Order: sequence, then C-alpha cells, then structure tokens
Amino acid sequence: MPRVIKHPELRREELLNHAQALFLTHGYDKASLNDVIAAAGISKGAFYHYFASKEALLESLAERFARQALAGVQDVLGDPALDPLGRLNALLAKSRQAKVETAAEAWALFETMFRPENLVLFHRINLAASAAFSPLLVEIIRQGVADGTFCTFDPEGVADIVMQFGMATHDVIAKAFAGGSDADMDIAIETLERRVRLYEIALDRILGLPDGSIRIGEPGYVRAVMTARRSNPSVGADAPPSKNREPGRAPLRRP
Amino acid sequence: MPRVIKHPELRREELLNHAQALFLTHGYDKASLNDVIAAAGISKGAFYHYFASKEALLESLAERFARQALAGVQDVLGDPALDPLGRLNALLAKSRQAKVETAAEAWALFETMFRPENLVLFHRINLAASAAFSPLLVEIIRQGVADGTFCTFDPEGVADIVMQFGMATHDVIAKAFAGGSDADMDIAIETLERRVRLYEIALDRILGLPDGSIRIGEPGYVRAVMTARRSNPSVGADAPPSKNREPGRAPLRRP
DNA sequence: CTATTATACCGACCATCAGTCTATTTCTCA
DNA sequence: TGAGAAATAGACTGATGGTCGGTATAATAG
Repeated sequence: MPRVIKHPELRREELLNHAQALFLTHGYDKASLNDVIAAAGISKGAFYHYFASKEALLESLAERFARQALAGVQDVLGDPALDPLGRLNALLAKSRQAKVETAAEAWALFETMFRPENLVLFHRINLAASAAFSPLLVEIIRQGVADGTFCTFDPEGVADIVMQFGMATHDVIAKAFAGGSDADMDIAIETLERRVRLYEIALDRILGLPDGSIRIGEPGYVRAVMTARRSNPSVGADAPPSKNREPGRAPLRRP
Repeated sequence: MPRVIKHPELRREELLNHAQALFLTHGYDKASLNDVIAAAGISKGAFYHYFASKEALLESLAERFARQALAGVQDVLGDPALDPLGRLNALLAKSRQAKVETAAEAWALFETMFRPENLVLFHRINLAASAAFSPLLVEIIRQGVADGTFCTFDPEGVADIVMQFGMATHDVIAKAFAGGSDADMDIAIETLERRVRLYEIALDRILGLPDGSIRIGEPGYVRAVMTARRSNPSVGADAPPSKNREPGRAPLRRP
C-alpha cells in the first residue's frame, strides 16, 4: 500500500476522530482495532507507533472529550459578576449543553452512547470529565459555603453527587432505549425531564437552598433536541464495521 | 479426560461459583472462559450446554447476586410494626450489610471488585440488584409520601438516587485504590465514611426529613470490616489464572 | 551532495479468545 | 434391553489485540 506520511499531530488527531466515530456508533468492544486502522487508512504498525494499546486510545479519547468540555466552561469560573449560585447554575447549564453538543451528531450520541455496549466508553469519558470538572465544582461550592449561600459539610462529596446526577442520565436513557419503540422513546424523554427536575430540587435541598434555585436546563430542552434530530435520519444507517458473525451464526467448516 | 457426570443443578451452581471467584479476582474481561472451565474441571462443550455465552454466564451471576441480596431483605417489607422511615432505614442497613457479606471474602470483594476491570461485572450486578430493590424502595417511599412522612414528587426518581448512592461507593473506593499504599487505603476508608454521612443527610433533605433521620450504617462500620480483613492475608495471593503475557512483554518468536 | 540517524510506517505473524461442531459416554425409561 | 435424550469431551474456527523485523522518508551532520 502507498506509504503516506503525515504530520504526527494530524495523524493522531485523525486516529482519534475515526476511533471516536467507530466507538460511538458501534461500541468500544465491538469496534475492532482493524476497523479503526482501516478507517484511518494506516497499518497496524503505524497505529502502535501512536498508541500503546486499544485501551490507551480509549483513554486519550476520554481525555480529549474532557478537555473540550472543560474549554467551553472556563469563562464561567472567571466571571467576577456571578455569585456562587449563579456560577453553579451557569456551570451546570454549560455542561448539560456541552454533553449534547460535543459529538457532532446529537442524535447519534443519544442513540449510540446510551447502549449497554458503550458502558466502558461512557464511564471513561465521565471519569475524565469528572476529574476535570470536580475541582471547579468544589471551588464554587466552597465559595458558596464560605459566604453562606450553601449549607453542607462536604463540598467534595456534593461535587461528586452533582457529577453522579450527570452520569445517571445514562442509565435512565439506556433503560428506556431497551424498549426500542417510539412510545418507549417518548417515555424516556418524559422520564428524563422529570428526573432533571428532581435533580434540581435534590440539589437545592442538599445545598440548603430554597426549591427552585438550581436550574440545570429549561423544561422541554431534552425533547426539543431529540425530536429535532429525530426527523433527520442521516445517522446510524451505515454498514457494520467488521465481518463479525452474529453470536449463534455458524461459520462454514471444511467439506 | 475422565468423564464425570453431575446433577445439572449442581454443575450449574459450581460453574457459577468458579466464575464468580475468577470474575471477582481477575475481572470479567481478563478471566477467560478457558480459565472458568479449567477451574470447574469441565470441557467447553459442557459449558455451552449450560450457558449460551460468556455474557449469559455473567447475567446469571448477576441475577444470583440480586436474588441472594433480595432474599435477606424480604422480611423488612412484611413487618407491619415499622413506619416508612423505619422500613427505609432497615432496608438500607440490610442492603449495606448484604453488599459486604454476599461475597464470602469481604476483603477480596473490596480489593478486587473496585478495580477498573470490574466495571462491567459491577454494573451488571448493580443493574440486577437495582431491578430487584427498586420496587421495594418505591413502595416504601410511596407509603411515606402518602402518610406525610416523606415529601417528594417523584418516588421512582428518589429510589433511583438511593440506588445511585449505593453504587457510588464503587468509584469512591476505586479512586482511592488507584493509589495503592496503606495511607491511600486509610484515606479511602475515611472518605467513604464521610461520604456515607453525606448520603444520609442528602437523603434526609431530598425526602424532606430533619437531618439525622436516615441511618445507613453506624460510623466506623467500614473501617471495622476492612481492618478486620486486613490482618488476614489469605486472599489475593493466588496465581494468575491464565498464561496471559503482560502487555509489553514479548513472546519468544521463531529462532 | 552524501552519510547517518531518527521517525513514520508497513504487513506478516502470533497467542489467545469466544464460540461451534462432531463424536462419545452416560442416564432414563419404556 | 434398547432407543432416544442429556451430558461431556476436545479439536477446530475466525476474529482480535498485539508484536516484530523491516522499509521508506525526513532531518541532520559532515
């Protein structure tokens, strides 16, 4: 095959992009290394020149996700006009927004990320995101406690709960997706909206605020995003990446 | 090899036991099917006579976990002498206790379950446990809301939060274990105790109860369990299950 | 401009893994 | 006793993640 040499950073970025697409659409386990290198148009040797393992590729991907998410949020912390509650709300809104928009295709993200086979991928991304966001959250909560806005004895713990709430949407949606029908989808959206409202009030109370102080996202936000994407069937209709035989299918044997 | 025929239920149970041990000590992914059947002393054919796939084995294992956990908790719901708060506390205490005692070796559970490679296993067990416990939780919370003890608009959501809190210990411990030293261990225990206190108060507030109403476990419980096990080094010193070469180690090639 | 070295890349090869298949032994019960 | 069903064995398969010796290109030195 023709040997194409590219700038290492570009190659690396390309690899990450193709890996991201494949991992999202088919899951970390099901997308094989061969699929990734085929998509990127390089050899095995080249891949292992850039990443020590498939696992390392996943790790780098998660880090990049976290980095991107963090980048879109930095300004919030620096704004001196905001009080702790304002900062917290701004951070939550941004993070919620970023969660949907980080992937180019919001619908693809929803349809593929929240499937059992993406547990590992999702967990890694959230771990990285958590590591990136937690310090910000803790700082904000600390400020709030200091000036009397919030009331809790464990800012780190509360920050973790906030991250948990963010991650929990995964299981809520995954459970609903298990059904598959449009009706199930509707229920999933309804449940998610309701759950977000609950998380808001739960956070209010955990932080000792009056109900309604925390605002993660406006009502109807999830539905708006998902129904908008729903009508665009451009994603998810692609071919399977590898010749994986389905479990249960027998390969032909010698005659 | 000698052909030993056992009662199917016994065989199945044995398979589950060996699989449980291997999955716990080495992780679902790293423990291969060959390891499992070697430990159980049967052939591939025999294994696939009992389980459709490795995945199905994991599923059965998770179901057994959930069944066992549920069994130790059934009496709580039937006790008419308890009010909703009493029931909730009893359920939480039982579940916390069960979480430690289900596995024969508590220390092994802690040391091995809370490692990255056990994410899948852990998630499956918790999914099954959640499916089993959630209805009970929802029912208790509903009762509490009905008689005015609790105050929330989304019993299912609160039940999910309770389960989340239970699962969250995983990441708390896993993060601390990443360090590895005894000092890290101490910090992990401290953090976990603190986190449990936070969860108690968080639940109080989410349910509209005065602080201190919810009691998941007595202070010092985690430390007591873990330090007791600490002095018994009988676990975890076993040989690797397969001849997995470490990543990075080169196998000898043709000369 | 040539020699040398570092870097990017190739692709055949390997061990291992989950899963399949055929064959054989044992159990069941008519 | 004999036939069919259940249980077990183990060789085999395609795919997978990973390794290795080698090659082509870029960068640098002489």
